[in-house]
Amino acid sequence: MLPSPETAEVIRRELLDWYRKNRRDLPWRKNKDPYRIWLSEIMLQQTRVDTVIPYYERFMEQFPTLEDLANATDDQVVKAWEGLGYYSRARNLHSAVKEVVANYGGRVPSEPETIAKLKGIGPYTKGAILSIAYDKKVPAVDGNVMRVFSRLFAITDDIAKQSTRKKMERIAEALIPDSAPGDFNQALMELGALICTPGSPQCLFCPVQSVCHAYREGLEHELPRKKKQKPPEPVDVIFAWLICAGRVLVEKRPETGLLAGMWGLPTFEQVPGETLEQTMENFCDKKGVPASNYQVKGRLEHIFSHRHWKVVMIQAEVSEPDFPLPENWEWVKKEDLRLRAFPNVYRKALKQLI
DNA sequence: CACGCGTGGTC
DNA sequence: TGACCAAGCGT
Repeated sequence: MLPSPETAEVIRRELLDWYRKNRRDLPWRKNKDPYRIWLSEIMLQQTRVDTVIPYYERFMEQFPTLEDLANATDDQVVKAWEGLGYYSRARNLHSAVKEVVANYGGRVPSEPETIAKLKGIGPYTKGAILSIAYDKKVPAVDGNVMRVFSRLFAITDDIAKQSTRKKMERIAEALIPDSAPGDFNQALMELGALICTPGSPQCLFCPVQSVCHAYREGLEHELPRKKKQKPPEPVDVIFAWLICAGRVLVEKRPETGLLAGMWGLPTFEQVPGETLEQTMENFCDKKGVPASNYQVKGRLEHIFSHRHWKVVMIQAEVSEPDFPLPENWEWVKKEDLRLRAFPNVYRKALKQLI
């Protein structure tokens, strides 16, 4: 199952040589500051390099050191993450950074067991930080590496499974060289990003083509095997645009679930069998909002990973602005809306409404 | 283990 | 153009 010592040596040599000639010049590769590496790894989770770069630059400018981030407010951190998605990453990172300052003297832990306790650091991120920042021989098996290994060794296991990642980690441990664990882990990922891509792998330019089982068998397009994900479930949703004298009502979403803790417009599902106006009116009644002049202001669709919101935006005028506000609701001046951290679905809505 | 969790790019 | 994807983690 594990590669032979000869194969392992070929992979090490060819991959490191290829990486040193072809590595991209990315902002988080300027030095080995563990904080810089850490931030990049969190931002890069399920997110493309090109998307991350501007966020990374701005974030580092705003919070240049781990201490700066630890001293920031939640609102500042989430605002800096606005539009990047998977917002629990920002909250977990902030919480973990504060813990590093409080409990580890501001030094990012270099022991696997210690760093793994930090929020938002799982098996992959642990290996990435330890190998890249501290040159520890720890596997960093992400989607790239699983794709590369699937093809190199013709592994047909479903890469969505936890057990498959563990198998890959055992292979990685057998391959990582003593001399340059960080470069080797990055070389594997870089190969997956630039050559051993999902759709049309560039096998003719691959530095490890000679030992690739999938290439030899012509299986590179069949691997890796992965279970299909379900399509997002459609949901009819209403955004309430509740206005009064240049101000609008916003709602802080629940701390768990979709867009947890983010600001948004008051949001609720349309009740089947009711008209839009009925559902809107019942919602306002339930919340105690004295609203009138209901009016459909527009529609939009937004697809999350597991939900497909079909949104109708309904405006109503609030006649008595001093009514008791529901929990987690606030009045905001329209020109101040941009100061809040809204996820993209609400930014799309606001663009239409303002 | 299976699922929830965002967004934008790609073909 | 809609499915698939991109440096995963928490529960």
